Amino acid sequence: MSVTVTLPDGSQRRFDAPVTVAEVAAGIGAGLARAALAARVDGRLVDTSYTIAADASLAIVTERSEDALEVIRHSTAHLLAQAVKQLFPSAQVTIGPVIEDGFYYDFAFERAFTPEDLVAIEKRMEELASADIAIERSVMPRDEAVAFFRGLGEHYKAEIIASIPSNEDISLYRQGDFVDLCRGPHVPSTGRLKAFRLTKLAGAYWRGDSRNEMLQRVYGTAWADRKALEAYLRRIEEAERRDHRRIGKKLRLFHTQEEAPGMVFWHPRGWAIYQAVEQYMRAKLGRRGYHEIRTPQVVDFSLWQRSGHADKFADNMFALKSEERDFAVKPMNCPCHVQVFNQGLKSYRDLPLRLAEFGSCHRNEPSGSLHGLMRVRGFTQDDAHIFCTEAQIQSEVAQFIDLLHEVYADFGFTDVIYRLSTRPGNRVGSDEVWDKAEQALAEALNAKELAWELLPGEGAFYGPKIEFSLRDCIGRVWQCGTIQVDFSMPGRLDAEYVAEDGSRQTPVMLHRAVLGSFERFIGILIEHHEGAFPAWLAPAQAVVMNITDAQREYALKVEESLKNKGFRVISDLRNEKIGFKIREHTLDKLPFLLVVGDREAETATVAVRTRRGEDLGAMTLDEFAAHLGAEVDRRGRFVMEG
RNA sequence: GCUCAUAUAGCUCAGUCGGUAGAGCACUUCCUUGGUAAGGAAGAGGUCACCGGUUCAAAUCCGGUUAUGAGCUCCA
Repeated sequence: MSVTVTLPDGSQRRFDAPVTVAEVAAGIGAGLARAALAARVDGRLVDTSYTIAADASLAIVTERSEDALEVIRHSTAHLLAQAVKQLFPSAQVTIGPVIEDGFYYDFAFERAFTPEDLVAIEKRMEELASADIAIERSVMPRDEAVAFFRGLGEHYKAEIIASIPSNEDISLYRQGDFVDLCRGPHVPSTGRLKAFRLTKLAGAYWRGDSRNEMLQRVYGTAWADRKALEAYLRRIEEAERRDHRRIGKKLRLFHTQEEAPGMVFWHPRGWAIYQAVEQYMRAKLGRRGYHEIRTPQVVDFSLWQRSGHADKFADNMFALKSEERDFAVKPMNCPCHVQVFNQGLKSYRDLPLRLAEFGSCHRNEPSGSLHGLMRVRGFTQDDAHIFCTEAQIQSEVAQFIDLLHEVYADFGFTDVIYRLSTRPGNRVGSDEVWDKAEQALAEALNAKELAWELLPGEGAFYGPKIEFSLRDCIGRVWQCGTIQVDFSMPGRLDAEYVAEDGSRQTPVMLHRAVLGSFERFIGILIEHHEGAFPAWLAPAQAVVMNITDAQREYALKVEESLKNKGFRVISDLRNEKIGFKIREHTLDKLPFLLVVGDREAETATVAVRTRRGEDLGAMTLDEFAAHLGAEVDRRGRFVMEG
């Protein structure tokens, strides 16, 4: 029986009998045979030992292929497992998948691994890689495989295999003394693994369930070559340099302390940024037909019971007892917004009604999940609820997406990721209503010709939602905005309006946020800009520095004059050398440094320097104000004009 | 909440074998009035996170608590 293999360039090769990928590669060239890590046969990723038995398309995977990293990382995970089994024979293997930038492997072991263990494991991995051990695939019936791993004392592995349908064969990979269950494919031998590093240790629950025992997880990264590994390690360092907690401390933006875990103490400079963001959002919302409101922080527990939140989230709410009455600090704004809607009988003419609140919320998040500004217990949402009819959903969603784009672009984010989550198994509302809502969301996205991802079953029990994530300048993705359709809460909390025909109807409620929470969004901004905020957001936009006491009065005049024009300006009149002051304010990342000496005082100018060290020369106050005004542009004018 | 680690001056961090605490920067005072990334001198500053234990003696060893960090779980 002959086999025809079609290569990516369209050329074909005929073989008289079934051939392995490795044999085909060797037939093409010795170099390719050496470089082959794996292959795609008819689109399926396979080992180089795979036998092609029928006509097929073939693409050899080498280090340069897109598929290479997947295979390399997977094989490196196995190398890790082999090293651990050699060093700690009583450790049991479980799973070792590939993740973004690397892999991990979970082991069941009687104690936690230590950093010293990690070093030893990595060293053993290097040795195993240098030994260039062949990696061989074999197949076994499922039940035989279960018995085989039980016999090895690998009970977790046996459990995993036992959950695979019994009629399926199991593929095993052997490298020297180590055998693991695996779908594959793998590199042909351990010598092909040249650039890896173990990165961290952590606990992780067996099967991801917090009721199960905790396993020891070892994380690692692996790349095609040393250069790529080093580039990755530099990227990690870059992210660490941008850490908002570090920068927040260095630039004196905010702090947290033990007495208020997960809550933020905003300092003047951080609060100035916060205010700039809030005032910008306030102006935006005002122009988009929203009405800003403010609702109470502490609300009787019964409201949370009626809204349904108490059932699910009681443990995560801050409860207060006062004069025998039970209250909760509000964990979300929506039930309160319904109370505002419910005051006075509403007409269909009032819809859509858009109620916005920079709503301060408190949730008692699990202690282990707190993280700087990114995950806090006290936070403020740029929240709003749109009360509308079913027919209005699509246009409201479309308008919201426009708003969100404008806002993200103004903050410097142009790469937005869209995800539509649809009905989960457990839900309220008829299928007919869900059909309409999901369709409305999808059509709103399609009308804007946006590429979006569908997450079936990921919607909330009360309605479908779109989630908006943005990508920062080093490629990290942050979920920020959301718009959610809610068929449940308006009815539960007795919201209604009078329709055209005089009947009472329940409105649909859209929950939406652009930034998500101010705290988190500012955390993202800090990391995105590495603390060097654009002028419209910078805590202080310019600093006036005198050279000697002789220009003290003039410097103060400059400060006052620019402040009167609406800019955030400070002055530094300390008895320090100008070089020292420039250094300090440059490190503080102030956008503009204004030096005033005798020359400037005499000519009524300022000498302008940027935080990047550019010398813009002497300018009159009006010239500088125009320059700064251009930097601040319309985004900042929202802030200044309200 | 779970696993592991960490907690020393305002900040960043040293502190060996258990013997009574140190640097740089910042701060205060004085000198210096200097033109684009650190002028000089002196001084002050610590219940070594908190509670308990072991010991003649604890920053150091042990237990607990709290917070923080890395993951896991969760996230209306």
